[in-house]
Amino acid sequence: MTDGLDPRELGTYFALMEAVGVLQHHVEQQLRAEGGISYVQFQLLARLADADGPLTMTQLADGVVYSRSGLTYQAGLLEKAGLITRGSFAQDERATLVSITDEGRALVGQVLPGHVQVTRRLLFDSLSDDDLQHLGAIMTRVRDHARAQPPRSAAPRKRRAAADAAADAAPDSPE
Amino acid sequence: MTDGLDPRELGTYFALMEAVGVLQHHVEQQLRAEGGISYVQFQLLARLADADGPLTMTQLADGVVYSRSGLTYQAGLLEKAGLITRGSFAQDERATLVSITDEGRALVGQVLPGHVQVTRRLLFDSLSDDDLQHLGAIMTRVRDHARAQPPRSAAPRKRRAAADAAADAAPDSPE
DNA sequence: ACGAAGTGCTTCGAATTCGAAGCACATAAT
DNA sequence: ATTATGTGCTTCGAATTCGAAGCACTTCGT
Repeated sequence: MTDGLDPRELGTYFALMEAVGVLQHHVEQQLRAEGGISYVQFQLLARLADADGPLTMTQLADGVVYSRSGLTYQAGLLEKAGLITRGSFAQDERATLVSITDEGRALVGQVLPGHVQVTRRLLFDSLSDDDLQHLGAIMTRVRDHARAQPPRSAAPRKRRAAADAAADAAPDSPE
Repeated sequence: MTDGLDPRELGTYFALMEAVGVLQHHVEQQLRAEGGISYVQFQLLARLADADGPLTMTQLADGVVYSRSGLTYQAGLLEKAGLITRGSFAQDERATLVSITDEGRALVGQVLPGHVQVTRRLLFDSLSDDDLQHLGAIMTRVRDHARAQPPRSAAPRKRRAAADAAADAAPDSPE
């Protein structure tokens, strides 16, 4: 079953993925309950609040969503909620400049203490000072390395998905 | 802006979340391309392949999806694709026992080498032996601690607070 | 034995995600 | 200048997620 990953690697991998999953889920709950926003929306607002001025859609999306359309969707929601504004960029008419509104800043401020509390309770409370140092160094390295990797398009011969083939063979579709 | 998290904590937190996000995205691409399955589906199949016998839906869901309905949906897809089977459990007629089929095992075997390759390229190649040790220890601790925290959706159903039950008994009570 | 409460799973609707295709503007090549 | 190619964003459809509500069976309390 492990086929190339020794048990230590396998355990580390699964623990990492699941720990982040649980953390994300808890964070999501807190943000929804206290601010009515998702984690993605929080990230976008936080980025804008941290930035010095407006950002383009692409800059804003970077590292938060993995499709452009996803950002368009979220920006639409945030704009409708009055948390951001979208304007054009004189230097490049294609681009859209996104700014955070005072309401947006206020919401971030309202939600942040609870957010910090959750991350503290679920993540930092389990970490010694040394752990924190190490984890920060490791994950920064991993992130930077992973982001530099090619977007994985060199997929070998694309086999037909098993689920699709089976769906054809089984005409008793529920919808 | 940081309001309770020092910059080191903040940087670690963001690096962690984003690194896992990127890793997950790459893994998803590989699994979709080489096996036609999602990461969630792979996790479910891997769990079943690792287990000694069939698992109940709840056991299978644990740590993979955060809602029971999510598992029902995925189990439906996997069953239709012939990768798992669902049967009843004589000891408890409510429960559903899920088993992996030979096809399911074959698919896991087909997909695993590429999966290992991606995790190696994106994660383990950036880690020294010491890093791996540390990361494993840290994330195992964080995961176990986080999983023990209250709001877990795949966990036992939320118990009604005594106050709620009392409100039911006296429906004309003011709020 | 009987009803209340709990547990396991499914159904349903709403929200969110992505990728592909499309549109508008920008830049490069000739 | 004109055309080709590239870039930024949006629209669209399909897939997947969750939570609430519901159904069926089980267990508990009396």
